[in-house]
Amino acid sequence: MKRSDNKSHCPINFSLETFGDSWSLLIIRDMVYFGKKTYGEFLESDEGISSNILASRLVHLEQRGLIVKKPHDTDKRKEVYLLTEKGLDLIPILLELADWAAKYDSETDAPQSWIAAVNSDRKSMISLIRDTVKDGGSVFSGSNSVVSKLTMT
Amino acid sequence: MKRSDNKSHCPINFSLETFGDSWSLLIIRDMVYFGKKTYGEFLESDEGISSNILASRLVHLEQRGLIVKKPHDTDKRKEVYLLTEKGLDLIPILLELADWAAKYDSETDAPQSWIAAVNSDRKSMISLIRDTVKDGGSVFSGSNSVVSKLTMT
DNA sequence: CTTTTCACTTTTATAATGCAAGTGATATTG
DNA sequence: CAATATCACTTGCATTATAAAAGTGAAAAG
Repeated sequence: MKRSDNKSHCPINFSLETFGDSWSLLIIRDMVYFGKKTYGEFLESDEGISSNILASRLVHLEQRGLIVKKPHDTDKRKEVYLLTEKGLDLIPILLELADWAAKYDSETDAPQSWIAAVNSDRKSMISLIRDTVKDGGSVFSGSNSVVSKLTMT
Repeated sequence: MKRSDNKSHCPINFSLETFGDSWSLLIIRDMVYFGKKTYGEFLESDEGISSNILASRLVHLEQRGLIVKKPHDTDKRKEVYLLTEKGLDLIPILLELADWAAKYDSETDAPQSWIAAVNSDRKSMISLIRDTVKDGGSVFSGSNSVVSKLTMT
């Protein structure tokens, strides 16, 4: 991954160059859906990202302004990664990707009730997710999750 | 790119494995936005895809059922690639990617009037694009384009 | 004080990509 | 109708990215 490819200013290409590699969106997914915030948490994902790749992607996402890195409040070994406004604006893209996959992957992990909830009131769902994530929560994990607010599984 | 990774059945991951590599979505973009249909047309894109990579991506997209390959009506050297229903269902994703990039790339090629049109009436715009592409047209190119239907530049 | 945990880095093997140059079939041109 | 150009690929090779494993230094835990 080169730092400044800039093959074109086509908006699709711009998005792909910014966060469209195999791993970047999975990191964003972990933040939005599962509330992950630290290097160690990202490493544990089912897809099995290597530590060197994870490190390079976090640098890349930070350079592009999608995430910010902050020292952990109490544990000085840890770093906390958080989404910026620019990163939070990827939520609609994640929802579309999930919607498409839920439709075409017969073995999808996506809960149908969740997909239905998003499709029934997309705009307000986006802002609910946004606010929740901004507040340190996530879609599925933790006490402060979107699904717990909606009382669904 | 391995044929069957299947690292997980997370819907985001499924989408990324199906069409989320650097080039696949650019091919789909060329079909939806510019009405490209042949190998030679895909090769001409600004981003400069290599011929071997293009060939492998077309095979991949066809195997996953996003596109179909047909012999050209009159020229027997040519093959025509068309989007399936499954491929057409990527249109909402393209729109979101473009919307995000239009917001954050100061030098974007995306016409603001187009972005505004999509955002003002998303649902009907999606079906208009869908119908147009199904009919052999595209968003920007050709006489049968979405923008000519909307009479905007 | 010793051992873990944490966020990375380094090393090395393997796989993907990019580039240039084919190839065989069909179409076009003189 | 023979020569040339076009088309959709394929092949070979150099370069780059990725994956896996082990290592590093600082801070926390026991």
